[in-house]
Amino acid sequence: MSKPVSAQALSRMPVYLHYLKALPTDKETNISAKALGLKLGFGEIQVRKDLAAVSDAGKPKLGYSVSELISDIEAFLGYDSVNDAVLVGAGKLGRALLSYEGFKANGLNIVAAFDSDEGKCGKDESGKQILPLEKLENLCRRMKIKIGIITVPAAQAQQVCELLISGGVEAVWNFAPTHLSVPQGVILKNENMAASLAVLSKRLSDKNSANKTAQVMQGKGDPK
Amino acid sequence: MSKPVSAQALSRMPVYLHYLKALPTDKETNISAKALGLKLGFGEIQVRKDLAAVSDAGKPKLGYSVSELISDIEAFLGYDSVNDAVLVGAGKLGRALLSYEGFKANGLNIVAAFDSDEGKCGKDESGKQILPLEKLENLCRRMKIKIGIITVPAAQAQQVCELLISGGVEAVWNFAPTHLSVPQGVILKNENMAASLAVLSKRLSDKNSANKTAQVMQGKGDPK
DNA sequence: ATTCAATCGATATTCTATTATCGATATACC
DNA sequence: GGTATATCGATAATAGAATATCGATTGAAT
Ligand SMILES: NC(=O)c1ccc[n+]([C@@H]2O[C@H](COP(=O)([O-])OP(=O)(O)OC[C@H]3O[C@@H](n4cnc5c(N)ncnc54)[C@H](O)[C@@H]3O)[C@@H](O)[C@H]2O)c1
Ligand SMILES: NC(=O)c1ccc[n+]([C@@H]2O[C@H](COP(=O)([O-])OP(=O)(O)OC[C@H]3O[C@@H](n4cnc5c(N)ncnc54)[C@H](O)[C@@H]3O)[C@@H](O)[C@H]2O)c1
Repeated sequence: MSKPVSAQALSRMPVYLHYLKALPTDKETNISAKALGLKLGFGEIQVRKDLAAVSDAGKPKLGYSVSELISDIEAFLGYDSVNDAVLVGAGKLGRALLSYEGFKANGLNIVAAFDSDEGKCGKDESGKQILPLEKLENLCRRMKIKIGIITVPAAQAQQVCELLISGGVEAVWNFAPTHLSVPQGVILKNENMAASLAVLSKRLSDKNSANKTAQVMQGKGDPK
Repeated sequence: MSKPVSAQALSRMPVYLHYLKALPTDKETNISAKALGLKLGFGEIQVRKDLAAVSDAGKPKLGYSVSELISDIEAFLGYDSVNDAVLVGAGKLGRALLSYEGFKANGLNIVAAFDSDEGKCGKDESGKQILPLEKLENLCRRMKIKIGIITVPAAQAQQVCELLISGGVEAVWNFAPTHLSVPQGVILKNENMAASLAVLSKRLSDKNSANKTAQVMQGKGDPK
């Protein structure tokens, strides 16, 4: 177990995990790579390879034990122990993330939010604290917070990032559409919605312009 | 121009675009691949390759003409003509997206939202309409909407997706943490926050367990 | 006009990820 | 118990992406 895993295989792990956890417990206790791939839109070989890297719950003829697979993936991702995080920027996106229950399933617990606007401070709808920015550094240190989530406007993101790091944060999840520079050793993950949109938009325009020219050349041949 | 572009190069295009557009217009009118890469955290060769695929605004010794580059990237991404979209699920995340001004810069215009909860219908803070679900299909057809954004709970996502498609939508941007199946020809892009989190969380736990063992073996050698 | 330095773009190489092949293994059926 | 079949896991082949190399081009300096 724990062979090298590509970044993309890693990204697929939560997809497997989410699907497996949603499976009815009374039904089959095993599932095959083929069946999983079919449901999730991956090839069966890819599924096998991905799973082989994190688990040995697979048995020939039987497939994988669902429950073993779940705990293996969780252990691999580190979701068995909860990660505490803080969020900075309690605006529209920030508050949506703050109150999102789904992160629990990914081992993430947002303990509090911070905002420079005093008017936004107090309790959130979901019952989480929104605190003034001044308290950030101290709280992070005290609670040994390792993850910071940035949902402030792009212009403020770099300074907020530095503040988090000076509070001891080691990993930053950035939703602002800007490049952040972080010192060596700090992990940075950008959530880049514009990138997704670009892919979507390009594929769409390619498809539509292809239609125009391809009207005639028909018959692309469907898979299988 | 318009040579083959990898999916990942495509994802970087909005990053270049955003940075270039934020550049002060009075300053230098040209920029080199090296300078761009430094600012955005990419290698200079990658920058050159990416840009070569969509533009010929590069001149030896001078670098790229910023303004030409902007319009070339915009044209390539199809951002010169605006894409209309609808959003389904005016919950916390949905409303954050609905009122987000930043999508304009990516050529996306969300014309309206839909929700099955009549209580949520009416005008949004940002002035956009939230309409009952029944009106979706008709409005999409009438306005020839090509893009649908899904921000409903996972359990409802598939049925909403089918509704969008029956309204003529050709591309779906899905924020629900579930796999959607779409007919051939319909474009599907999942915005998978759990995947990002998995990468972040894994890197963090790798780093921390590495620290424990590596206390001694020091000296990784920093880049250059 | 000639040379120099910067920088691009094309091609080649290396690295990474996906997909295919094939032998091994566990169950079910006879 | 022996055989057939589904399915896994390891290894090999292919495809795709990032990076390095190098000649070509441009403007500036002499
Ligand atoms: N809303 C979206 O759907 C969406 C989508 C993609 C990206 N984003 C990005 O996410 C970020 C937040 O977007 P939003 O729509 O929530 O904006 P918003 O204006 O609603 O929220 C920003 C919040 O940050 C706070 N803030 C500003 N400077 C701060 C500082 N220095 N320290 C702490 N808090 C500070 C503001 O008081 C405000 O509450 C932006 O960078 C935006 O580009 C938003
Ligand atoms: N909130 C977040 O930060 C976040 C982060 C990642 C993913 N997501 C995903 O985004 C989706 C929405 O999350 P949310 O926090 O906004 O939830 P939410 O409960 O606030 O909003 C969901 C909305 O969808 C509406 N809805 C339900 N069924 C519908 C249907 N059949 N047709 C139309 N509308 C319907 C509800 O009335 C509600 O307004 C969920 O799938 C969630 O997992 C949310």
